Formats: sequence, structure tokens, C-alpha cells
Amino acid sequence: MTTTLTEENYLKAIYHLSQKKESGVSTNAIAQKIDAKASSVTDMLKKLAEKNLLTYIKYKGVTLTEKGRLTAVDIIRKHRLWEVFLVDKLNFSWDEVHDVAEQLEHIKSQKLINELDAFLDFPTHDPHGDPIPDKEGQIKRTNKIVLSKAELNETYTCVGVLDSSSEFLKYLDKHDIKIGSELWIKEKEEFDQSLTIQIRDKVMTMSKAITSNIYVKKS
Amino acid sequence: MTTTLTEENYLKAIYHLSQKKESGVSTNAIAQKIDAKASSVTDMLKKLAEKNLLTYIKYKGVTLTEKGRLTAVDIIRKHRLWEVFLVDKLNFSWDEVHDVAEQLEHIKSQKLINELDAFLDFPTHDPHGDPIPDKEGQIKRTNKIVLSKAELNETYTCVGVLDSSSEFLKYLDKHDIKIGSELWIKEKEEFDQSLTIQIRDKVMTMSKAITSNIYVKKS
DNA sequence: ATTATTTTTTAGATAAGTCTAAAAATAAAA
DNA sequence: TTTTATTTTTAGACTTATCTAAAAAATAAT
Ligand SMILES: [Mn+2]
Ligand SMILES: [Mn+2]
Ligand SMILES: [Mn+2]
Ligand SMILES: [Mn+2]
Repeated sequence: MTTTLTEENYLKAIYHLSQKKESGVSTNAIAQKIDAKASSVTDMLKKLAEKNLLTYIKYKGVTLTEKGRLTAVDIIRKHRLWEVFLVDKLNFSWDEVHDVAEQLEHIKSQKLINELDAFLDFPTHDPHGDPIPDKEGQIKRTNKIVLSKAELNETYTCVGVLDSSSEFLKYLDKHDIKIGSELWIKEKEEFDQSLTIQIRDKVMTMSKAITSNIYVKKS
Repeated sequence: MTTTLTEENYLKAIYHLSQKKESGVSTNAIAQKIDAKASSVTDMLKKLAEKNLLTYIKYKGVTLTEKGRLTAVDIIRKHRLWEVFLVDKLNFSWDEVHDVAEQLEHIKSQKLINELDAFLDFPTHDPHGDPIPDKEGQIKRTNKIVLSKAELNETYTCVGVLDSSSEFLKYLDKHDIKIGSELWIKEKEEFDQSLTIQIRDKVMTMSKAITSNIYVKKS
């Protein structure tokens, strides 16, 4: 079976949306993510259903089939491996990799991706802390929480980000927060839910908008 | 300016064809190379002329403009750098790289290609001995000849191949002929223009079909 | 210089992916 | 439970890149 670049982008979008929601993914949600009109999405959903990549019931949302899920996860695997390549080997910073990886993820060659995986020494996570699916489409989920849910007086390790937009990543760079950074929760302000945190020698206060986009786990 | 994948493939085909011929490149020649019908080619030529990538005069062939030439050469630069990457870093053999490079050459990122170039230590030639254009679109031409024009009793170094099809490259692999191999011309058979050649300890006879596809220069 | 052959262009059609505008179905509100 | 608002689908049109079939121009042959 052969999938076009466009089909792959739809499958990936649907996969990511289905991670957040339990029920079927809605046409509008896909349209927003793909940046297309709902009518275009409807057309594509019919096409993908025809190819047995998802189940589509008019007016109810869609759900990926196992075949569709595997296809989506394979694209995500490629995306994340390329991101590792760009950061580890080509001196890209973590806020520069996404757009290029969006292109590279569609390159079709099984050997290429297997060799790349080996060349990178079989990484388990991408530069943003997201897990890299294995060859069989398995994803190892870690028990991370968002920083905003952290407990007072505890120490956490930064393991990832929820928002991986260039703007947010640059904010983290500016304050020297990276994956692996140790964060000690010094104070919790109930009024606006801001946190005062010690990172190495520095102490800083972060708003809820920031803390709800950083993943941590207890050190 | 932005070029589509299809446009890039046309420009590349026209560039390569124009290397062989002095005059304008014909519609039919392009059609054959691109594997499309002449009518499709005519349509595309109008489009590329509109974008000032080539000059098109009905019924006369086409010629690339400087802008078109630079675009074509940039694609070729990317193609050949990726081929080096695949062979040097990902354990591809020289007969496996072309199809993947055909995809990778269309990835759009100036930083990506500059960093790749540096990562590969600024290679000057691809795995088939073809020169890699520099950032400014300059190509260093070497004074190579085809093996079939070699002189009796002289020693040559293999510097490239004319036919870089997988079949031909596998033939060369089988006989342990690679770029850098030293070839001594032991005998020239006038009747069928076959050559008897010594490669290291081995002696073998090659037909004109073979020798006219190997580039050499005097050692 | 005509006639015949080949090459190239035009005309009209098709498929993929997108859009706008309008209709139909579902969900929310009164 | 009607009415209203939102979501989704359908209908028809557009763009890019392709095709086939036919017309026109350029070459080659008689
Ligand atoms: Mn990404
Ligand atoms: Mn990522
Ligand atoms: Mn190649
Ligand atoms: Mn090559």
C-alpha cells in the first residue's frame, strides 16, 4: 500500500488528536490542525476510510484502524529520529528542527530509517523529550506530569515539553531550562498558580502558562 | 521564489541534457528523460518560461536561464551530498543511493544542506565520482576520459562512471572495480574494441559496452 | 518543389487536493 | 419541544500535473 504525503499528514494529525480525546476525532478538529476547510477534510476522510486506514461514520468522528495507527506511528518515528539527527549531528537547536523534520518524515526508504536509527545509536526520545516509537510501532510511555501539578518542596527533573513551538523553546533556552534540568519547587502561589523554582543557583517565578507546558518527573 | 518538486525535476533533467548538447534541449528529449508525454512537457516549459527559469521558443528547444541553471545545480548539489551521506554514514552501497537521494534532494532548508556539507567534511565528489557543485553553483570539472579511449600499456585511475545504474554498479562491484582502482591497459582488441586490463593481481577482458561507461585519468 | 515523416503544440479530459456556498444533520437554547 | 446555533456534508468550481487525440510546424525524402 502506498500513502501520499497529504494522506500521511492527515493520519498523523488524527493520531495526535486521538491521544487527547477518548471518542472519535471530529472533522473540525482535524481541519483546524491541518489548516484546511472542513469540506476538504470530509473528502479526505472518505478516501482514507476507503483505504481502510480509519473508520468513518457520517457526522460521528473518525477512529484510526490498526493499519492507520501503524502508518501514523511510523511517520512519527521518522519525524523524531530526524529531529535527533538534526540536533545531535547537524548542530540544529531544538526550536529549529520541527519544520525540516516535517519534510524529512515523508521520505520513503525502510533501509534509510533503520540505518539512521542505528547511526544515532537507537535513541529512545527526541530533542523535546517525546518518545520514539520502535520498529513495531510500540511507544514507551513514561509517568511524567506537568510542572504545574508539582508538589511544594520536592525536586523534579525536566523530561519534556507539551508546547514545542519555537517561541516556547526559546523562552526555555533563555532561562537555561533543558531536558535533564533539576527543578526544586520553592513556593506555590495559590492566587495565580505561579511557581517559584530553583534551577541550579538561580531562582525564578513561572506563570501557569509556562508550568503547564513543561513535563517533569520526581528526581 | 518557490519551485515545486516537479519543476525541480524538469530543471534537473534539462540541465543534464544541456550538458551533452550544445544547442537547445528538445521537448522529446525531456519527455524521454522525465518519462512523460511530449504534450505534458510543453505545458511545463511554458510554466517554467513564465517563471524566468528558461527561455522557450516554440518548436525550437529550451535553454536554462542563469536563474534556472542555479536552481538545477543546487538540486544536484543536494542530491550528491545526500549520496555521500548515505554511503559514508549510513552504510548504503553506491548502487542503492540514487532513489533515496532523488527524494532527499527536494528537502528545502538552507541550513540543513550547509550543515550536512560540513558534517561530511566538504566532500568534492559523490560516490560515483561526480563533482559536487559548491554553494555558488560552481562545478570543478576534471580532465577525465572514458576507459575505451585509453592508450595501450598505460596505467589509469578509475575516477567515475558514466552509467550509474544499479546494474552497472553491481557489475563493477562483482569485479572489484571502484573509484581509485588502478587499471593497466594490457591489450586492445581492434575487432570488437574490447580491452584486456590488469587490476591489482587480476586480469580481465571488458567489452566496449563496459569500457565506454568508466571514467579514468592517467595515474 | 512536393510529398511524407517526425516533432511539437493545442484542445479537451482526468485525478488529487483544495476552496466557497448551500443544504442537511446534530447539538444547544429557549 | 420548538427554535436557534453549530457542525458536517454535498455540490460545484479551481489548480497542478498528467494524459490522448488531433492539428500545425519543421525535417527529411522523393
Ligand atoms: Mn516535531
Ligand atoms: Mn519533537
Ligand atoms: Mn544519483
Ligand atoms: Mn551520483
